[in-house]
Amino acid sequence: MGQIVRKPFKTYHHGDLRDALIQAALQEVELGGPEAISIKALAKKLGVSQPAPYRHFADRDALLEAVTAEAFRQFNVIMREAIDRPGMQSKLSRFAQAALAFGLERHGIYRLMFASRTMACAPKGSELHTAAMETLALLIESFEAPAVGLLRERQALKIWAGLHGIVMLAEQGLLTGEAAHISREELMDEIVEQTKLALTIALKATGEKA
Amino acid sequence: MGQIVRKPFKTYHHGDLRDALIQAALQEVELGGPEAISIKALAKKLGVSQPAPYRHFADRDALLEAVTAEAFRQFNVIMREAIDRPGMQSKLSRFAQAALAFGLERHGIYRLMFASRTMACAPKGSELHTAAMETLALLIESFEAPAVGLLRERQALKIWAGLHGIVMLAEQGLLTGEAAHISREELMDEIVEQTKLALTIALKATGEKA
DNA sequence: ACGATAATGTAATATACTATAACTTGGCGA
DNA sequence: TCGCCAAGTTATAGTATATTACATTATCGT
Repeated sequence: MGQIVRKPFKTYHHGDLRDALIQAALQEVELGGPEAISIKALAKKLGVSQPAPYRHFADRDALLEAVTAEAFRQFNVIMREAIDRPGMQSKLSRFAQAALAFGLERHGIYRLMFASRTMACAPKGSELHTAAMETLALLIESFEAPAVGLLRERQALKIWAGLHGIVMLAEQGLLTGEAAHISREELMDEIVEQTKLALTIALKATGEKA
Repeated sequence: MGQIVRKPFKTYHHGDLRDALIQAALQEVELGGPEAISIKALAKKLGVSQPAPYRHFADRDALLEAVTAEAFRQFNVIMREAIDRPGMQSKLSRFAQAALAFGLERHGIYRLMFASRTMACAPKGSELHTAAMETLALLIESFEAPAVGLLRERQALKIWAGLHGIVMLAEQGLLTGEAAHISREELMDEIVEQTKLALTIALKATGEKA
């Protein structure tokens, strides 16, 4: 792979160890999930001493937080492409399917983003929390419905929740059994459709009142 | 607390170290999540030497698996009570609300059950996987609708997915922002209701065909 | 009762990871 | 060019997992 970005002549300073650590960590997470990240192993992989990473991150958790933020940024780029790409289906459906695919294919990273302690600890204004809220904003944007604010947002959360549930349950083998025949993509689409319907009904209800 | 169950006179053998480990581990998980489990710390807490637990569990993962299975059994008992308890709402709604409450209040244990690597590694016939499938069976049972097999199961999965998503997103602070006003319980109920509706519609469609 | 044996504990130790402390290197500005 | 400072280094402490070899108790057949 030669992922190690160092000058051919061994220099004392790495050059951009901070970013190299994040990229290498992302690779590890992709394979083994959040718990696969080891400062020691990363240092070795990048050809620096074990304590070197501590120049850039206070501790393992700080590294994880930075890695998670980077993962969210990459995820957001992919979702943005899915929304903007022209296609038969609705933006919302494209968003949902793209996110589902990401969650299943790159599940190690997905778990870091949505099922690790890291996010739960991220304070509200942090780089990480901001990146995550940006994802939600994209989802809401993909809702091509009258902008009724809170009502639309509520539906978006339902879809996000369902999406997350499918990814996690699928990966845990809990979508098997007698339900094995049901494809995850179909299930996701059903959730999207039924939520759209719920929005329509809710809009009609408020419309009648007005 | 005196959780340590040992005879007053120090005996060489603990008595039931295996079960004591599981119970003590559950306590730890409740507070700090799956990563809080430490073989060494548990051994110390129970007054045995560090290697003693290895007589009962091959490694840390094996302990985690046993703890998770026990957690599922406890969870299933609670869900069973929720279903059987008489009440105004439907069985399905009671199930959903009880599960939501469990996920939010005892989130450490919930994460062990639904957001850790442990479940993903559990083979299909294992004690753990079986206990988890039992939960799904309870959910499906709580669906008081014509037993149309796969169709009903499909709706159950949607609800489970939504439930899981709400719990995780809430705990990660991703249900905040402008959506902060939306209560998690309301959101859960909306998912239950819209899914019931989806089932009704699907049943009508197949009915018309027949 | 009793002695073999399995079950279950202990002590000692190897290995791996996190993290800190004290020192070294090399680029850059005054 | 000289000294400062960011970013490395080596050395080391502390903690956790896990294995090995040994010790103790419980159990069960005779």
